[in-house]
Amino acid sequence: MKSFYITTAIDYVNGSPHLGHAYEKVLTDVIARFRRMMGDQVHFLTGVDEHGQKVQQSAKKKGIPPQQFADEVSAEFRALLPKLNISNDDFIRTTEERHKKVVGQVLQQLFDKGEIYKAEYKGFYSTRQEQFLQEKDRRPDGAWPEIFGEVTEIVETNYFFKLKQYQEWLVEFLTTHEDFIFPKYRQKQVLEFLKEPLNDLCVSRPRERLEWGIPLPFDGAYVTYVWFDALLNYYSAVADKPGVWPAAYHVIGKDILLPPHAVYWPIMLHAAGLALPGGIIAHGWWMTGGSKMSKSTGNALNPLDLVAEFGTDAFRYFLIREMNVGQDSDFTREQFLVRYNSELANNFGNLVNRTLNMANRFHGAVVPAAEVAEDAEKELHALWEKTREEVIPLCEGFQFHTALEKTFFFITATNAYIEKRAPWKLGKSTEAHDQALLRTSIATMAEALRLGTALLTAVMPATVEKINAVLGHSPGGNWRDELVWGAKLTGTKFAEALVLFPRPEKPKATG
RNA sequence: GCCAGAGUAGCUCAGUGGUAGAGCAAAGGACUCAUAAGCCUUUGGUCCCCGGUUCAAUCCCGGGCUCUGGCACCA
Repeated sequence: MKSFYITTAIDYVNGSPHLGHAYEKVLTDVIARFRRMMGDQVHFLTGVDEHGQKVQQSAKKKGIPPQQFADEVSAEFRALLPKLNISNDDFIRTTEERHKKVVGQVLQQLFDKGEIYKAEYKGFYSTRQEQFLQEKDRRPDGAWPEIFGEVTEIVETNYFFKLKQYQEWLVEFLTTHEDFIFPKYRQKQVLEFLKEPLNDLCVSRPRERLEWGIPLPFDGAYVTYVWFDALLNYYSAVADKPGVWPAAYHVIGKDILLPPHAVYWPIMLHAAGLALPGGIIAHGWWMTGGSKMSKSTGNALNPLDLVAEFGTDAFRYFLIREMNVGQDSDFTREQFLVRYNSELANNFGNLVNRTLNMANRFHGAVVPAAEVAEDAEKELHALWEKTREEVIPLCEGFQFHTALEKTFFFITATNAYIEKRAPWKLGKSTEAHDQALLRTSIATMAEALRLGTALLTAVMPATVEKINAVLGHSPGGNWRDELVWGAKLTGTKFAEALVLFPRPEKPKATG
């Protein structure tokens, strides 16, 4: 069985989760569920980043220890997962012993190999903001903005990782691994970036400036800073699990692709003698009215509010259907309602309900066997074969939005098939051929519904489970077998009715 | 400034060197199993602009305009 290890980025616990966090979890979960269905041995990791200056500062502001602050915010992120029906196998916090231990080991190993050295760093430092400033922080006239207060040039001794010497190696690696970064054009962006010389990476902060971090094993006066802490979670979480590393994919937001995931991370792994991941998936952002959704703008659309109002699966469906992985998309309540009403409620939910109803009304709720295959049936069979052959490669290539579109095209065609056969008319006829057609049409619509539903499993797992329950169907362990048009439902007994996606109340005129 | 992506129907987006496509929205129709759902039909487009290559360009090439994103120690 093929091992498939997939991760999300770890979320920084300096703010509450918003739509962007939710999306990344859902996207990764859909990939994880899809790979499980394809038979892979999946290990799915997510977690939180709890160290760093901002956590330390926020904790101080609230007058509580940083660990307590991290505990509180982490709990929020963790609580999000079951609400989104995320099937992660593990959840890592960078303050856990298992993580700190591995970070220490890797740092020590690189230090022993001479990959990390001590040097002086000279720069402009803002005491008020407790940070070094960059040239780009200057105002056009060369002065430092007011918020930095007094700025002085100071010299600080720190530890540096020899990033620069691996630049050529990384270019070579990316050139020979064209599919390392998805979408592809991002890989070009990285290679473009690598045309400029790299600097070595500062990996430490003196303890008097930053207490809240993992101490350097070879110098207790320092803690390691950001990337050697955060990025290594992917490895530290599975370091003691043989056969899991390397990761198949890291799913991240496009904002942390360059340079951390596309430059620091491959070089860190290479220098430490660890295998590189199969790839990096950089997804886009949810926008609202043309601006990025963030803490400040995103509060109007709390993902959990939509989950509470419309259900987890409708929310997951929208995120996956609307977003082309890698690109940005707009999120508005109006768009959500359009997809919810027209696709989930009218097209799909209604098909479930009417199928159950017709089986009940015209055949005692028991699914008959199909008896004839005329053009109407043959066309639907052919469309199914086509749909299945298209959807699987699309999912393998992370084109889930198109996969859902194709799936819904098949569901629409099933609705059209029903109209063509009109069982409610056949039911009034006593002719033998009409009766055979009636039984065939019920069997056909039931089988089509079962198959279309099976294609939605990764995106709407709970809904699929509910539908299978009312169809009296227990899917076998092999998903590919479930996708074969056959007679799996013949003889099963349907439940009476099921309204999956109730239409929302009309908004009140006063708003 | 440099690099990358994008510009196609009212909206969101597919797409191919040879008569422009889907979904939603809009209009009409026949039906009634169903969540006033579904189905059928129709309306709707200088394919950003200007040149070039070609028998033929929305697609290829050049130039321009507009929008978006990236440009390192910031999590």
